[in-house]
Amino acid sequence: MESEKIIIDEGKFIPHLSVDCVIFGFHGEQLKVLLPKVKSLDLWSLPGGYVMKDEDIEAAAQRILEERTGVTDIYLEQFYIFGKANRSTGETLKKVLLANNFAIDEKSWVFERFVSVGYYALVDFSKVNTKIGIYDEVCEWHDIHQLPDLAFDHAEITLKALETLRFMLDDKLIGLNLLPDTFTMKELQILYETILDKPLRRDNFQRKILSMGILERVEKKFTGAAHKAPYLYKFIK
Amino acid sequence: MESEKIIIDEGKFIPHLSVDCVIFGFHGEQLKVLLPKVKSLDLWSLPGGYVMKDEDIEAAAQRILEERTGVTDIYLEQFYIFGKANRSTGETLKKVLLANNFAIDEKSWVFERFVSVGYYALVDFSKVNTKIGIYDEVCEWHDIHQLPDLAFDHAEITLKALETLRFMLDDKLIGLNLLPDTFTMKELQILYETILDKPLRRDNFQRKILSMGILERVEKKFTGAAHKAPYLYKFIK
DNA sequence: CCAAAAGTGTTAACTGTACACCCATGT
DNA sequence: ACATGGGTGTACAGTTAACACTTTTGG
Repeated sequence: MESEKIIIDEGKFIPHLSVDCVIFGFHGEQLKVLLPKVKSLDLWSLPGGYVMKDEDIEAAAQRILEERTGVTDIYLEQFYIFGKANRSTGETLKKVLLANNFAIDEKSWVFERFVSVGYYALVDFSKVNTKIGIYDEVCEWHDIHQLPDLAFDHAEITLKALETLRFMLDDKLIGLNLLPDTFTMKELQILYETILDKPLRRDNFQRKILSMGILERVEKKFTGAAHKAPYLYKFIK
Repeated sequence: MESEKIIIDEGKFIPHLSVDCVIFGFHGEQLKVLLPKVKSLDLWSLPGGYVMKDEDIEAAAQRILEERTGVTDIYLEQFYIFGKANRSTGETLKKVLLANNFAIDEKSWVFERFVSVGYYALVDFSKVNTKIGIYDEVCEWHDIHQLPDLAFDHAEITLKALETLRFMLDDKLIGLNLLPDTFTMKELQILYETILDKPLRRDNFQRKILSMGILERVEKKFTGAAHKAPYLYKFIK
C-alpha cells in the first residue's frame, strides 16, 4: 500500500528543541494525565511538539495544549528542561512516521538528539474535549497510578511534573485550576489528598484554605443526601 | 587593521540554544556574581556558551563553568529556561565579533533567536581563578547589589537566579557550597544574612542549623581576638 | 429521632522567637 | 578584672494538629 508520502515542513521550527506537556485533570477522585497513543503502534507518549522559529516557548506550549484539549488560557508552568544527549532516539520516531505514511528524510534533525522543555498543565476535566494529533489513534485520560509504558523518557518527565505539582501546591492554591468554577470543600479536600497521596484532616483543611481568603461562599448545594448541605465555593477574582 | 578573520565552527553546536550561568561567590561579607566584559566594548554579560551536539546540557554548563573558574565539580542547578522569541538580538553579538576580529556569516543561526537554559552555580570564592573567555577583556566578581548594566535579558536572568537561590536556601543547606571546607557559625550566618538580605538571630540560627544534623564540629579557631574561640564546622559526608 | 456529613469552638502539641546567663579568650 | 563574642538554658508567642460539640439534612 504505497501512497503519496506526507512531508512536514521542518524549516518552520527550531531544530533539536521540543516541548512536552504533562496535562493533569481530576475526575472520579483520581488524578489523571492526558496521553495520546500513536496510530498502529502500541506506543503512548506525552503530548508534545516543536517550537516555531519566531514563537515564544510558552506560546508553543499553549498551542500544543489547545490542540489536544480545545481549551484556551490553560494554566501551565514550565518545570524542567530535559537535556541529556541520549534521552531520545530517532528510531522510535521513524516507526511513528512509517506507521502514519509520512516521508522520512534520514538527514533531518528530527531523528537526532532532542532537548525538551517540560510544562505541566492543570485543566478543568469537564471542559476538555480531547482531540487526537496527526500521528495518533486515541488520546485518553490515564490514572496517574496506572500509566501505560511511555516512550522515551516520558515516564521520568511525568514523575518530575508530579513532584513539582506537589511541591507547588501549597504556594498558590494552584489546585483550583483542576476543579470546575464552583466546588465543595470536600471536593477540594479530596483533590488535595489525591495529589499529595495522603489523608488530610477535614476540620483543619477547611480552616487553612478559608484563612487564605481567596474563596467565596456562593450557595448551598443540596445533594439529596441525608446530611447538612455543604456550601459551594468559588475562587475570588 | 584588517587581519585574517577567526571563524567559529557552528556545526559543532545545537543551533538556537545556549546556556547562561549565574556564578555566585561569597567574599568580604558580600554576595558576588562572576561577570566577563567583552573586549573593546563597554558590555557585561553572563558567562555562557553553546551546547555541543552530543553533549548533555548539564555537561555544557559544567564545561562553561570550568572554563571561567578553573574549578571542577561545581555545584549547579538548572533554574529556568528563557524562551521568549524576542529576548535577544543578533546586533549585539555582531558588535562583539567585530570587536574581536571574528568572521561574521550573516546567515548564521548565531544572530537569530536564542533559547537559553539558565543555571546558577555556587562556588568557593577562595578556590576560583577567574579566566577570560575568547571575547573577553576581563572577568570579575561583582557585588550583587552593584551590578553593571547587562546585555540582553541577563539582568532578568540574574534576578531569577537570586530568587531561586533564596527560595532553595533552607531546603538543602546548599549555601555551604559558597564557603570553604571549614567555617565558623558566624561566617555561615553572615552568608545567610547576605543572601536573604535580612538580619538573623545568632542564637536561633545556630540551633536551627545544628538541628539539621549535617554539620560536624572540627576544632576551635583561635582568632587572636579577645573572646571565646568559635568552633570550626565542616559538612558531614 | 437517627445517621451522616458540614461547620466551628476549644485545647494540646509543636515550632519559632526572644531574653538571659555562662563560658572562653586576649588585653 | 574586663570587654567581647560564642554557646546554650529557658520562657513566651504564634502556628498547627487533634478533639469535641453543634448544625443541618433526608429517611
